[in-house]
Order: sequence, then C-alpha cells, then structure tokens
Amino acid sequence: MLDSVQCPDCKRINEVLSRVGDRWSVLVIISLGQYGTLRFNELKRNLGISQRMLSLTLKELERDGLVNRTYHPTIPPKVEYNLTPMGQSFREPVNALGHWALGNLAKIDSA
Amino acid sequence: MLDSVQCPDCKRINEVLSRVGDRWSVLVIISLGQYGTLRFNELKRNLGISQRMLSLTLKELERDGLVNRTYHPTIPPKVEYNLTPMGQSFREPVNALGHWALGNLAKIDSA
DNA sequence: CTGTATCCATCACGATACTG
DNA sequence: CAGTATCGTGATGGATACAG
Repeated sequence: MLDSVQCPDCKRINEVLSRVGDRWSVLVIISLGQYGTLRFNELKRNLGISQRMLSLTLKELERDGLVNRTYHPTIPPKVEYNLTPMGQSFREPVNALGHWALGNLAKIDSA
Repeated sequence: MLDSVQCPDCKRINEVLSRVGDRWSVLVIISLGQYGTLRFNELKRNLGISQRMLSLTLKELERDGLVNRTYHPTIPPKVEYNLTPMGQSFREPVNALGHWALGNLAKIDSA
C-alpha cells in the first residue's frame, strides 16, 4: 500500500525512510559519526542494542553503502565499522532533525 | 532499553523519532505541508493509509501540537486538518532529508 | 463524512544458545 | 570478539463492522 501514496514528495521520503528510517539505523549512523570508528561490541554497549538487531542493522547499512566494514583476522577477531562518504553526508539532514528536536521537544511535551 | 543509550545526541534524536518518527506521521505532515488544509478522507486517499492508522496518527499529531483540527458541525460533518506553526517548522528538517534522499537514493539502490 | 471498536495476521525484536 | 540460528512474545497495522 506504500505504492498507493499519491503525493510525489511523500513517495520519495517514503522510500528513504524504508531504508534508513528505523531507529537503530539512525542511531548507528549518529554514533559512528561521532566516534569515527567503532567495533561491534562498542556499538552494542553504546546503543544498548541487542546483538541480533545490531548485526542485522549493520549488514543492511553496509549493503546500502552507508557503512564500511573492516575485518581484521586476528585472534580474537576484530571488526571495525565506520561511515562511508555517503554515510557521512547523511549526518547533515539528521543533524537538522536533531537541531529541530532540541528546540521543539519541550514544546511537544508540554502540548 | 532506549534509556540505556549512552551517546547523548542519540538520546535526543531517539526521543523525537519515537514521537514523530513513524512513517505515517511524517507523510501526514508532508502532505499537509504541501496542500495546506485537507479533510480526513482527502488525507486517506492521498496517502493510501487505513482509516484506523490515519485516525490514530492525527490524534497523536494533534496532541503533540503539530497539527490543527477544525470541526465543522455540518451534515455531513466536515473536519479539516492543517499544520500548526510547529508543524510547519518541522518541514525544514524533513525537506533536508528529502533533498538528501533525492541525491542518494540512486546510489543506495546501486549499492 | 468522520471516526471508533474488534478481530486477527504479521512481524519486529529481545532472549537465549551456539559457532568460528 | 563477532557473529548466526531459533524461539516466544508484544506491538503494529490492515480489514471489517458499526456509530454519530
């Protein structure tokens, strides 16, 4: 039924949101944006996300070209994640949202 | 577990997303932003949303002070929705997202 | 026309256990 | 450490029917 959306702008937003619109994707991107490079368990601790969801989220973000995965075949293994250029560019609109949030969250709560 | 999020910026984004982060809320706001004022069934047709979800979404948006509801007690009844100033201001960051989407959706698909 | 109430299927997600 | 596999459950959301 998402294809039944008429408003053209809505369709576009819609497609993006269905890609990177879920909470965990956004949070992973923000976190990587702030810290640069993080390992699997660092992200896990940082976000309080379950192994399962983090694994799925990272896989999708990597597939979509937003996140870079580097595997070091040491013992124990070490895997590092960071943002691709496209992932970096995504921080812009997200920060815009964050800025709006900062200014309006209080008003929303009082309403 | 959302309170277990460490990264401070993440927490803020998180709160906002939990309010207006679902797909329908965003689409309703975009649609109202573009058309100005719409009636219940106009929104319904526009978005291909179910009655139930539209009703729930609008109620929440109204409660959060993003959308204005005007009831005309005619027969048959007529209810009009439009954005409050805060709702309007929300279009900014959303449009930023839309702009990013426009430029990167193709790249995401190819990746 | 503008909703609300109920039912039901699907699924997102966490918990847990296991592997290289 | 960095995952994958499996299971159980609560939430999500559509379909349908009904109401003011």
